[in-house]
Amino acid sequence: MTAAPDAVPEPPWRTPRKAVPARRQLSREVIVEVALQVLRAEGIDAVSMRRVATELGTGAASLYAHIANKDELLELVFDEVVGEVPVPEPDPRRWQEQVTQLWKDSHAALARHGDIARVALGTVPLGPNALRVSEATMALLRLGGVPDQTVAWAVDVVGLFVAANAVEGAVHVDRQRAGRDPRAYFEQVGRYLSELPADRFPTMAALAPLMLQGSGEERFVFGLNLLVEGLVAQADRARTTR
Amino acid sequence: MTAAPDAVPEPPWRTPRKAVPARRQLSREVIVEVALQVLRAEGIDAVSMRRVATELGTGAASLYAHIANKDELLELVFDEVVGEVPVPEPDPRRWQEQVTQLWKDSHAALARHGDIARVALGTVPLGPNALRVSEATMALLRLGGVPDQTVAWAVDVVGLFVAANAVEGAVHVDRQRAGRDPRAYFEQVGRYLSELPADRFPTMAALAPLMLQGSGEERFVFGLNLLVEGLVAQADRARTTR
DNA sequence: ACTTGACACGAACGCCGTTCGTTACTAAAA
DNA sequence: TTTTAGTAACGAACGGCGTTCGTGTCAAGT
Repeated sequence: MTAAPDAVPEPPWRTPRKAVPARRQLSREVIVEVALQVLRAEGIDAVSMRRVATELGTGAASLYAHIANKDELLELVFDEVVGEVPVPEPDPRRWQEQVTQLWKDSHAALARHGDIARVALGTVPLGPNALRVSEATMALLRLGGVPDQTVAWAVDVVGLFVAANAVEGAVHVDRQRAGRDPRAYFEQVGRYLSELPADRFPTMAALAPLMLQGSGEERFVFGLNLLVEGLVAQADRARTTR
Repeated sequence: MTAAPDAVPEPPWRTPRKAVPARRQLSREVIVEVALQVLRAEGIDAVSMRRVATELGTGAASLYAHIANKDELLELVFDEVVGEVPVPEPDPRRWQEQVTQLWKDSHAALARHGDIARVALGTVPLGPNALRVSEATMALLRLGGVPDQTVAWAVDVVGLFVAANAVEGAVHVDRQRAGRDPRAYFEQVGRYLSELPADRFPTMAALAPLMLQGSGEERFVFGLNLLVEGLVAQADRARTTR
């Protein structure tokens, strides 16, 4: 507030210097956390860079000092979600039950977070939590005598199945979120299937009610059980030929 | 070109009436066909309303007279792709081989068209071609003695698996298209996995080379065989208890 | 000729991911 | 203490998206 000895008044045609608010500090953790909150509340379509930045009281460009791009953000969020998956203490007598439960828990964690599982389609999930879950999965399969090559592929393939089912379920949640009744959609589909010309689509017309039966979760468990049954058969065969 | 009797000259400050080119005629079929071409050449990200319209020599808004929205366009394109799937003449002695081949052919058709399979995640594919393939699938499963409820769910669940694998494969094609070498990506992943701390990730570190083994197609067939094995087991059990 | 409904289409809306250039801040070096 | 260098913060803008609105054109029916 001390005037310089040789200070001259500012010319009146100059724009006064804009008051700049204190810069807030960001971090990757904070960004991921807020993105996760938006995801939980409104689904993945709401997770834009601008939206996350707005929730943080800043601009989208500020996020780029901490994350490379949106893909990276989604990967980080995905791994955070996988962090909710509990991992069991391996028990050789219950490996089958345990690995099935681990896959169910993975599905449940993903299903709770809209279609974040889309992130897992096409990339190898390599975050710390994804690695933790994969390691536990593989250890259980190996414990059960599943051959190594089968273990290595099963983690990939069943993981893909888990993710696909989570995405599938999420689409219906999003539909509800958008004010559209999923039940109405399924009723519509059922009606359509039932009314298909029986001469061209006899099986579909006949089985239409069964196709509408059961929740997405039940279908997931059904498919998972098929996969596990196949894995068990491979383990048994490996023991027989050994 | 006949001047009106009381015609007065046009004031010179008026903009001359713009020459309007002949209106081109559009149709849903043409729009879908062009979208499919763009998809094949450049992947699904290139399929925007503007892009399709540009290829047709018009504006994006013109497409909305024939299709409700982009989702509908993609569904129509999806069904066109499924139209490439050949359907076998059912043979009771070879139902297992035939239904497996039908799923493989479905995967192949989708895999040839980038990640159009994303469309099948979350909606029930109900276009004429999808119905055709579903009917054939269900008829084969039923032929093999698979219980009806299992048939009804298997079409859904295995179809989802087929689509997920097609999406997964497509992501790597897109990566290549974007100038990034998928092989380099996998090498990087392999190196990372091999170098994981063996005390925390013993199984992953040990099996890393096996995880990189095999193509996406091989993994798909591996997983499909697990599913089919499970279905066969259910058919056998149904016969035993009948 | 006039009316009506459907199609064609430009302009614009609201949104997106990202880059570029500028400013602010802080730690290290001079 | 001042200067320098590097990094974080952030507004403006770029190029793009899906879609709607309003206007004009066209063809069929009255």
